[in-house]
Amino acid sequence: MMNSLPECSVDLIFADPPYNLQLRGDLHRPDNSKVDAVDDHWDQFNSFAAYDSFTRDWLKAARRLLKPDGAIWVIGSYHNIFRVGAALQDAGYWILNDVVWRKSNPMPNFRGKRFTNAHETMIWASKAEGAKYTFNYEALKALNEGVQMRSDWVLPICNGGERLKDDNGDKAHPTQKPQSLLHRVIVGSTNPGDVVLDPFFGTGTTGAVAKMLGRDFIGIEREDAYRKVAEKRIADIRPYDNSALQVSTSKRAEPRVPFGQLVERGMLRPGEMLMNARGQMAKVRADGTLVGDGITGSIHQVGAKLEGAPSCNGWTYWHFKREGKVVPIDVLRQQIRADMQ
Amino acid sequence: MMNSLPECSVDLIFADPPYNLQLRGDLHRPDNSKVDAVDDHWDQFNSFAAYDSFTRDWLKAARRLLKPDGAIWVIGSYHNIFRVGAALQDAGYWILNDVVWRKSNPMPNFRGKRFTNAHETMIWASKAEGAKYTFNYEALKALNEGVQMRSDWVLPICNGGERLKDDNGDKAHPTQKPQSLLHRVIVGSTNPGDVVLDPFFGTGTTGAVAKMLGRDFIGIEREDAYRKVAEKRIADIRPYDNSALQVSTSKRAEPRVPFGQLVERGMLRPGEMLMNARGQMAKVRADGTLVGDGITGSIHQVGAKLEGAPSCNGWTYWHFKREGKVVPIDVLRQQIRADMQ
DNA sequence: GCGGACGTTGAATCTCAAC
DNA sequence: AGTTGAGATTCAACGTCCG
Repeated sequence: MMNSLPECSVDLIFADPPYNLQLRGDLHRPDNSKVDAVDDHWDQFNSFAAYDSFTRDWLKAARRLLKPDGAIWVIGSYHNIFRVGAALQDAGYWILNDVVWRKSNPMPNFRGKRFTNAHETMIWASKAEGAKYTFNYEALKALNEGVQMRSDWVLPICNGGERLKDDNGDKAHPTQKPQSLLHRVIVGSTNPGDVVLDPFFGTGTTGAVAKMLGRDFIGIEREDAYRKVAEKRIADIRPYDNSALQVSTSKRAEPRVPFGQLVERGMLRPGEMLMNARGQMAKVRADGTLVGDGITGSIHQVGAKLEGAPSCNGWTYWHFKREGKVVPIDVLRQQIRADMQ
Repeated sequence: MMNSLPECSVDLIFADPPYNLQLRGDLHRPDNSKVDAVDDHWDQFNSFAAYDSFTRDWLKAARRLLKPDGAIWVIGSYHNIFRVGAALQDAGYWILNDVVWRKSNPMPNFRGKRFTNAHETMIWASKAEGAKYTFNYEALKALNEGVQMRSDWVLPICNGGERLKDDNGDKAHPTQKPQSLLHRVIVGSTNPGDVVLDPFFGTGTTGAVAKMLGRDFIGIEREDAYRKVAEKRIADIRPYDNSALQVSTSKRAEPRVPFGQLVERGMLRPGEMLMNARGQMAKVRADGTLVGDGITGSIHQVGAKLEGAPSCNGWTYWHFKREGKVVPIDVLRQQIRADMQ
């Protein structure tokens, strides 16, 4: 299926492949109830070599489908994630982060023989070293109460009303992922209108969240039963309003304003003096360069020289006087940007 | 060196191999200061293939040294851990858990281009599928406020007084690990008298903690400078009293607070004496239990026994001495809570 | 002696458009 | 494909200094 799609056509791939759990026999809880394990035929592989071969095949197909600036997320556990990670690197992907999903309510280890398996690992990778990729830094920072999002995410597992059930009331899929996880992945690494591919679609969590968030999606799923559940589920989803999909953006995304425009527009007069926090002065020239202390150049260059620093943001470094108050020149840039809208 | 040691002779291997970081160029903080990167020659490999070859060699040598019931821990980051994990599985080791060290104070991502790299991954594996291994379940549970220890551990990075400095006041090793991490590994997967091998000894954190905890150790380190620091460091270590090394082996009531973390973090030494308001004393043990007046148990249990009361808040009941002052242990809990936010 | 201000630092694969 | 230059970008823990 993947090989029948056009190359360089998707912005994001989210993949939740079989984990190759290699479970032996049944597991019972201390109260003697039996644990409903993942023993489906699609999780059976004869050897690590067979699993590796499967992994390398789909990763190769996935990479062909990715746009040059696209990215992939893969989720797994210790059973498979090391093989997946090595295969990703070998296929030419460039790992950007590994992210730990720390489950707030994991299943305990009933026998007391190991640690509670309380997390799963996701790998986030771009198509190649040096490739561009989408990262909505400010939006994720906003999701995290104003501090930079970390590589460990604390989220509950999927249960309650979100957990899809079949006609018998049993869970429709053994490893349904929480929507909160996909929400963070999709908000963080796509923009509205982007195309998201999930090659192990299952009951369609990726598609459901993509649709809610105004992203297009492609889902591939081999099992009829899962596909039917996914189709019904996604048909019931109503996308959020367009206005709700706008997220915080970084300053980098804002239009560039040359300092010279401030002079051209008469916001600063040639000959006017700017000052830094230490009270050092520089004179504005008609072409938008500064002169101060025998140094000539852009607002950034003169600031960097004065500080002996490798670089300097002149917009926040330099100040001017208006009605007795000292104001950073960045407020003038804000005015121009407001005018431009 | 490893191949010169007798086979099947060590109980535990802790390995902190080079991560193969592949850094390009310098990185500056927003305040223009330069990040002191890990650019040491020992972390340079020409390719993934070279790193894999190195990894498979030492993992093979390590497996020969392990007793049949021994275990290995390896720590790494996304740069190398997937290759290490796959090589472990290919070499015949059997992964028991992957454990995430969630750093309470990681270095941020200064350019806002990725997630804060806030964790490292450890892999815990036995020598082969079905092999026995040591797991002090109750001791770890006691260290974790009476609930089963999870696969994610929140611990601070190594800094402050614990961080070893050279004669210039610079850090003696760029990647020194915190003792709290080794404390948990060694208490959890060895018994007193066991032999611990660290084939990438560095400045000897593994040896220091092993010695404190009454385990024997072997350290291998190529760099003279690190070895010298390690030798001096370990010579200054005083092992805890034998009685403090006894850990819980039977079920007991659950304490409501993680007193054991005070020991792991070195805020209280195993063997240190606590006192109540009447001047009665109790000794702290390595797993966070107390022993005093013939009574053993949690801080709450021992307090309750001494008072003949049905219950007791050990946090306010017990006190310790610092610089001549008697302070309730609750102040240490406050510090940890502040760290964990 | 205490508290607040300020400076330093930690395993980091850390920019990007225009020329 | 390489170079240039604008200009965007950090969190928690410690240690020191000063009032």
